[in-house]
Amino acid sequence: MHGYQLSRELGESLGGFWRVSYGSLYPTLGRLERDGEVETVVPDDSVRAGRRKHVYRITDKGERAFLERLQESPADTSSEDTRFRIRLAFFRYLPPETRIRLLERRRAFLEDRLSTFSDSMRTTRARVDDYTLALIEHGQKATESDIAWLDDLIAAEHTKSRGRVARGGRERRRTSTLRRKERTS
Amino acid sequence: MHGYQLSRELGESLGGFWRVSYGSLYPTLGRLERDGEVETVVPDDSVRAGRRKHVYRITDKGERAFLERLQESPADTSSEDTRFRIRLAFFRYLPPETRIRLLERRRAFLEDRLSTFSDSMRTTRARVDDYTLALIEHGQKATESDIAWLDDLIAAEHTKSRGRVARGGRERRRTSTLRRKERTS
DNA sequence: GTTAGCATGTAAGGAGTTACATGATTTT
DNA sequence: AAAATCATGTAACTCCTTACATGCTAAC
Repeated sequence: MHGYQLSRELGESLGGFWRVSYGSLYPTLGRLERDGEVETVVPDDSVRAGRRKHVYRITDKGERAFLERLQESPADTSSEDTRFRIRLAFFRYLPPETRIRLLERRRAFLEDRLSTFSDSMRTTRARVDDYTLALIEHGQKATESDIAWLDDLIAAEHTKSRGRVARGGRERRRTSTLRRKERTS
Repeated sequence: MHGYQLSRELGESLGGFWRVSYGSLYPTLGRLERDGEVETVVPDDSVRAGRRKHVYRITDKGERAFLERLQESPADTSSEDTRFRIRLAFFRYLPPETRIRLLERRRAFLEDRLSTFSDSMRTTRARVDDYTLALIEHGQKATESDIAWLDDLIAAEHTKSRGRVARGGRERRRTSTLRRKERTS
């Protein structure tokens, strides 16, 4: 695929959640090629003069790097929501166990956010105005809805695995167990 | 207030939605003082040597700039969600008409996002995998919930205004009217 | 008197955007 | 042949974060 095409298809498959800018895309493609993570499929020999489409293909090294990057969890908490969406859009390339691990990591993150809300309500209850209160309450509801959605995804993933594993002994965990409070501090 | 205190209280009143880093806060406070938007209340004459608390107060100029900035709508679409939350946390400083204008602008933005989802579903329906589908569907639901919440806030704002205005003629708009499809392209 | 938390700052640098500039191809 | 759109690239710049460095103040 070439850069322009990549930009459009990426935008589509993320349902408008994210769009890469060309000033970011092309330098990145250049870097990836320098690092041997992508390679040029059709070199410029087809047409000599001027600019031409650069069609890239991912290499084995690039594929390994891609799978690692999909699992990275950077400290940056502010971009976590978008990051998770991007991750999910590429979930089909991950093995089921890894998917479940990432879904549960996300779930723990949201539980943590929930308890942050509770803390806010407890410690600042009186001196918070109506707007901030509405903000926090709606944030709580939205986060709870996100968690319920994640639970669905996790359950679906378990169903798929179970179908494949038939009846392996270590499949005891139920959804209700996941709902427990054991947050990863 | 001084920087450190500002950082803590800001974090609280936003319910953990946003936190300013010191490497961003102190240079900004310095700039604001240079520009005459804040002024030092207690100059360093109370204690001579070393570092001391810098207590700032907002100036009239700063207050005007603040109110303008609260209404700014930059092109940057990715940070809009966080920006709106920050805006809302300071809503009490805005006049009711301005609040309603901002709430409706936000509503139009979310309606636009909704129709982006619909477009995604229509144009890419077949070649989208389960995860992307789940992503888009959940995004739709979450956005609809956000819009319903905004409608509540808008209605509450109208109720407040109505109470103050008593019975001025031009108060015909109902919530159902707001729900119509007329998006600001 | 020393640890923990309060308080302020700066230097380096990452990540990405905007605006600009160029040229190729397709459509009207 | 003009206009639109496809396609690539770069330079400047903005915004922010991390890591570091310093010193004050209260608590144990």
